[in-house]
Amino acid sequence: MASLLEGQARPIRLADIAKAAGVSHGTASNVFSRPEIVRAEVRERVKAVAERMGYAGPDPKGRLLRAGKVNAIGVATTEPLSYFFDDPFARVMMAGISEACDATGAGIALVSAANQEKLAWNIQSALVDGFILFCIEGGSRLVDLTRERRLPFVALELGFQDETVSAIGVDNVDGARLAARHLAELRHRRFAVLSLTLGEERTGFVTPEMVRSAIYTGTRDRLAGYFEELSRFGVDTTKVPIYETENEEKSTRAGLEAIFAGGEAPTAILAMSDRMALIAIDWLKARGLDVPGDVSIVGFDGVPDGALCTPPLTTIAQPITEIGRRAARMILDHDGAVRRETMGVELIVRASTGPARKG
Amino acid sequence: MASLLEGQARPIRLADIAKAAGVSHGTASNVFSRPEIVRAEVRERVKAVAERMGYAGPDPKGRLLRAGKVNAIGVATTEPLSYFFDDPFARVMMAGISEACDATGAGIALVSAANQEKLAWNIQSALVDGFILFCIEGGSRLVDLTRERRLPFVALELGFQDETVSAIGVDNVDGARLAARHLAELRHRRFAVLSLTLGEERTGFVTPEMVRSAIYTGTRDRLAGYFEELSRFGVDTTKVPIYETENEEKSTRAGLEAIFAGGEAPTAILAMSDRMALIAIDWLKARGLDVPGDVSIVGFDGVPDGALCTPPLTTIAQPITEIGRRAARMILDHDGAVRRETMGVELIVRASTGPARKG
DNA sequence: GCAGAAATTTGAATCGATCCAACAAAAATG
DNA sequence: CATTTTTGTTGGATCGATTCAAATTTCTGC
Repeated sequence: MASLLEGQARPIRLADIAKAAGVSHGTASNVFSRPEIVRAEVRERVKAVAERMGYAGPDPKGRLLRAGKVNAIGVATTEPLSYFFDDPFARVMMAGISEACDATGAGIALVSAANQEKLAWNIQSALVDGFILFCIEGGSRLVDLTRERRLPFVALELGFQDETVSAIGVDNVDGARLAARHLAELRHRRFAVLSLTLGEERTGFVTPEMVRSAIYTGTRDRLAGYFEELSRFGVDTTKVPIYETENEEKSTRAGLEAIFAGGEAPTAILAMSDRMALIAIDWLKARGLDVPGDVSIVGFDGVPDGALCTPPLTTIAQPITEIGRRAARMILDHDGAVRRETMGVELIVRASTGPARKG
Repeated sequence: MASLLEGQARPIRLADIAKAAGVSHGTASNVFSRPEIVRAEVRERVKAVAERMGYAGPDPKGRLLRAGKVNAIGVATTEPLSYFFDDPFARVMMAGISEACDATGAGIALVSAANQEKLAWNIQSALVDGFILFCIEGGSRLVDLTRERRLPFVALELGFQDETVSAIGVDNVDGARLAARHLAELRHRRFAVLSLTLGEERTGFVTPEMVRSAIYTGTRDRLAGYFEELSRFGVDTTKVPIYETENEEKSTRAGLEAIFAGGEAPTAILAMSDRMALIAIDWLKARGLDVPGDVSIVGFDGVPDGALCTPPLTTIAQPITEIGRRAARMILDHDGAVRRETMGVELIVRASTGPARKG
């Protein structure tokens, strides 16, 4: 069966079937896409011919051009593809996106690339109806590249102010305040901040000057929230060290070294991501310091891993899954409008924070 | 700028640019895809026109039809999309696939669907150059559906014998033997098996009769491996209960209830997946039984979670990442041949197994 | 048996690009 | 200056389908 003409160079097209069955393209097409409108007899004949010739069914490549819609949404990042499966934050976000896509039967195309050139090409040539952008580092380049495609897109974790771009983010100022207040109420007075990047690709201590000129307003807002609240509790925020990392192992550990090398060690750490917080817990434990006995830590994000580590992490939880769902829906039912949503966050108190030691 | 004609209904096509710039569509095309062969002056003029009219660049939909290649590989499963981000096994596999795709700049399209109809449609209309199939339950339907597309595809974890289908699997018999030998050498004599599905969607105890008629030879091979080795150690395998689960929480717990409801409780459990093994550890601990003091457990798969739980899981590790890499490469450098690869597995001894208690 | 309505079928147009043989213009050669 | 070579440009053909107005066939009711 189905093998009479197999092995030939050119794959069989719908037109071949039409000719072989003695019907027009139009009818042949209808047999596959709207079988109910073609007479049963003809339908069966065409189907039989298709079967006999080994026709694979209408090629989506052709159909796509006509239909215009791919029925898939692209998720892009500047990280390697494995980021989507490794990073806890990304995974929860993808779960939310998946949910929305499953509900409508849409597919997901993962877009990324090692280098800038390839990224540009991959974004230009991605077969999708719209993009969801994971704006980590290099987020603005990603946004620029995507804008060129003139397809709907949503930026996640948007770190810069550009009101012309649809985005879903969280209330960074409020989240930071909650974290700072929690620690201040536990009577902590000596703080350190593990910060996300402010703009350029650099790591190290940050001066107030640099904070003012920060490109990523997300980072700046969290800093502002922390300090505003600490001030309310009478903490001299000019003495709080801020160390900017790349949100990964190496620079975070370097930051901790630097922070604890100074004279007065902090009793509380404000980390702008759970990732850094988790690394910090590990680093402190390895150094013989007790968490939260010696040092309390509050993270930011609310990834599942935070609940499983020892001690479980106190953190500012973002509604990650919900953000993913909304982002996907924004693309799926896109109406041309630019939308900017800010989601609320929540303090989740676990065991990585405790009262400041007397002294 | 770039907004002169914005807001119009029809998006700008390459032909519009060509006309506006006073060149042929062939030249206009070259400006974008092979800029080096067009005279600088013309090139700049066309680019300027494109910019002015807000042209988004050559539409991949059109390009695709001509080029024929999508440069993306589809990964399909019958589970919901979130499976790719939730399941530890799938995640490690995806990391391997990602690696291979990153290396060649290919994209990944995730294909799945809640119901059968939609699955069929999604596979038929996926814009990919080939498929990698996660053959969990319902794997054969997935294979049949995919075969219709007449695109290259590889089945992973292939559970049934079909020599016409490319597949990558592991040496199930050998893995099962290793697991059984390890426990037998620890002087265990009373066993129970938590089995993956044999074919139909059912759960419950399995009779030797059912094993013989199993559709999934993967499951059957593991069973064969377990029993062959246990027999060598003088264990009466007819007395070893086999409980078939759906590899998830509910049926696994039901299986454990059933197994431990019997007269003589086993001192060792052979689980055909780490997932079941992990659930078993949890169930046993909740029941006040010590692992490995009262009951030893060996899993199968070698997912990272197994190393992190308490106690860390002894297991048969598959080279999951490598399988993913190879599968992706099989599609990426497809040459028309059917390939079937069997990878070796490895016993990883951790703390979930210990010597059998005297008595 | 026939007009008019309903159901099918047809085939040209379209979707948005790339490819390539043929042609034109410019540059190099004799 | 005529001829070859090089370099650029053109426009028709093609990729593989769907759509839709018009043409044709089949069905109804009388």
